[in-house]
Amino acid sequence: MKPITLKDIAEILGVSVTTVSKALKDYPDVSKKTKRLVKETAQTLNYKPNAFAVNLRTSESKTIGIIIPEVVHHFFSSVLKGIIAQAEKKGYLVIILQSNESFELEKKQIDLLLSKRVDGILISLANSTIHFDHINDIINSDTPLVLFDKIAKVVQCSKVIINDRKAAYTATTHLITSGCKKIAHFRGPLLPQNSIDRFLGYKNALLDHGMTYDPSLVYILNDMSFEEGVQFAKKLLKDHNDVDGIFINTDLVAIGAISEFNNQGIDIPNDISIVGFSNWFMSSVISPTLTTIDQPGYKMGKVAFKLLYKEIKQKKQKTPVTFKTVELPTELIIRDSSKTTKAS
Amino acid sequence: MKPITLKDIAEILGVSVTTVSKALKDYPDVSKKTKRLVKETAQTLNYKPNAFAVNLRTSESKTIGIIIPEVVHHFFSSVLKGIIAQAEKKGYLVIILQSNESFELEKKQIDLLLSKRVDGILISLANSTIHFDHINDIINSDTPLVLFDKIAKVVQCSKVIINDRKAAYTATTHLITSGCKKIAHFRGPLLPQNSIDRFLGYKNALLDHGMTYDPSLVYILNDMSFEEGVQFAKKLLKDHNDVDGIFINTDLVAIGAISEFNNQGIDIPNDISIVGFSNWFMSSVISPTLTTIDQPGYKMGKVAFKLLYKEIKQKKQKTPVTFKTVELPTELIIRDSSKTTKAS
DNA sequence: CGTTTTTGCGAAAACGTTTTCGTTTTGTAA
DNA sequence: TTACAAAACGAAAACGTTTTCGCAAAAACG
Repeated sequence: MKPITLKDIAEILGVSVTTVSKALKDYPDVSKKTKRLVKETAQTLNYKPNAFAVNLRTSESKTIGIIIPEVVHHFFSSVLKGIIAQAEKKGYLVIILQSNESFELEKKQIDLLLSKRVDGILISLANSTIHFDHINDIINSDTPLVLFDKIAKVVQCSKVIINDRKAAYTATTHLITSGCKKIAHFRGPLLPQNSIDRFLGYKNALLDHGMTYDPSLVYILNDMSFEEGVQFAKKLLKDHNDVDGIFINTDLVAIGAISEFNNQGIDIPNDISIVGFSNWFMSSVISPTLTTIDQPGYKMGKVAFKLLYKEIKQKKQKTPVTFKTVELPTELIIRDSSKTTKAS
Repeated sequence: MKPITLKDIAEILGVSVTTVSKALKDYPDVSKKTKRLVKETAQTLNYKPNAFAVNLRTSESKTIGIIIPEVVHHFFSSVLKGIIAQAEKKGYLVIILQSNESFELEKKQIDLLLSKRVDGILISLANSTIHFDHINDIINSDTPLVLFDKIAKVVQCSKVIINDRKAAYTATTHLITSGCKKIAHFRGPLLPQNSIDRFLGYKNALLDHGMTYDPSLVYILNDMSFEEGVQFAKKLLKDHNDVDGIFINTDLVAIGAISEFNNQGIDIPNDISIVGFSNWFMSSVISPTLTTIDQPGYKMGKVAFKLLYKEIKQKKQKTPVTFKTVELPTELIIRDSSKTTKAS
């Protein structure tokens, strides 16, 4: 009942373990006849190399780790899917961990992955991550690392991102050109770069189009939930009931806001236009359907793995590792929550 | 730059590797003084045991594998989250693979996991899985296995499920008691047990309440997508324009149907009541909100891991493994897509 | 002080593979 | 035949840990 080992095959065939190993890996110094013999018996005995031994000997596990803030999340699960798909093609398995947006957990997860000696690590940082010692631990341990989506510019490694500022600029400009005169912004927490960049895109779009930037129209949310969308929609109506457009940091919040506006009998997009961010599937099926920025999660996952794979290979060949930052294009998806043409 | 090993510590302290190893694991035959010394130097040198060597020696990897049909899916990602959370508590890492509902892929994934020698495997079967040789391979390889949600009754292992038949019965009964007279059913493919059980629950509810079961009211879908929801809603209206209730196999399809009914100006729930299945988050935010059956994904993940963990432990202690099937309770969530009281 | 028990430590095997390097065998040419 | 090159194979070390078992020194006992 014990699993077959090289030794078993060797004893059966009356050759050495060395020869069996070499035969299976097509070394040139094994005769065709023995190769055939070895391969045949390996086949019939259903020999599977002991991964533990191979790992130890080659000091690689053909496994990578990924840390994301949240698994139950359309964007992140799409990225995850992209990573898995690409990793599988190259014979890599993927260990998944989630940080729950917690800095402390993120640290622990990284420790875990490093102690498991994964061949590489992919991370989308938690919102609460402001120090990067634990990230640098990865780099110092000589483990290839790629950051995606929520990155830290200051960390020296490959990254794959979207241009949040540009996308937000496009979204806000869309509101402006479709006739909105007073545009609010629901933004994320102060820390992560994404929130900052999206906010800046919003602000620049206003200024570039000769509109005044009014800080009181910018609302800072915390957990970016559906409930917060509802709550801040209410608040906005109380503070500024003449707002006719909102650019919202993420679709989930936008959907909360839409829900509240619907309840209050406010006409979207005629009273208020709304643009979200991310293009969750949900956004295409609510009513009205949500204009948003498509964020290519699946592709981001694929690209992130490709970068990581390149680094893993470079490390193995002891060629110098080159860092690269890939910026993926986003797209404005115009739906029913915003007006398509200039209204007067 | 090489990672610290036991040998390094041993040489520094002038003791043997054996003693170092024992000291770190608190063996009783090491003096308190040496233990302290060893632990201190291990600490300062930031010693991390080489996982590959430990794996080989102990022949366990503290890693489990999970195969689900689809990662970007509210229910499955919830299960995944539950598994990860529970696994982490016990010091296990999780390798994630997805079958894309393909039998062939499922086979390959299992092969992969077995050759990586994971300590246990969790699977929710693909819809297209009808033979179970590959599943039995797992059992024969003596790897603990737990099936969840989409299971095969014929496979001898632990399982965690919901009572699909009962839940469907409850859902359909709700439609009946709220006054629906002609109730259709959008069901899933013929194969998976879930589809069958939900269909049977629907049928039994009808019969038990003195209604006639009309096979032409049962529609068999394939990929259970939003688009199919739209498409079959159209079809239903053509075939039976006097239907006043539908029990739909899954929320996503229900949302597609709702979208189509909304477009056609059909009043939900007054013209047609709809009950879905799964309680995706989305269902609580569309309009009208969807009455559905809550399927406890997160909890299912937790329970599934707990069962697996028990088996892993039993295997290690060479006590006989006991199989168990846990049935998780579901709940009818009444929202706006169905009438709450009997209408006349 | 001699004997037994306890305490502390280490040598060595084992896990299964990969790879280097040396050795044997075969084949070829003189 | 000898000499030499090429082809085929194997011994052994290495990866780093865990654990069994034996042995010495120290402590306890009479």
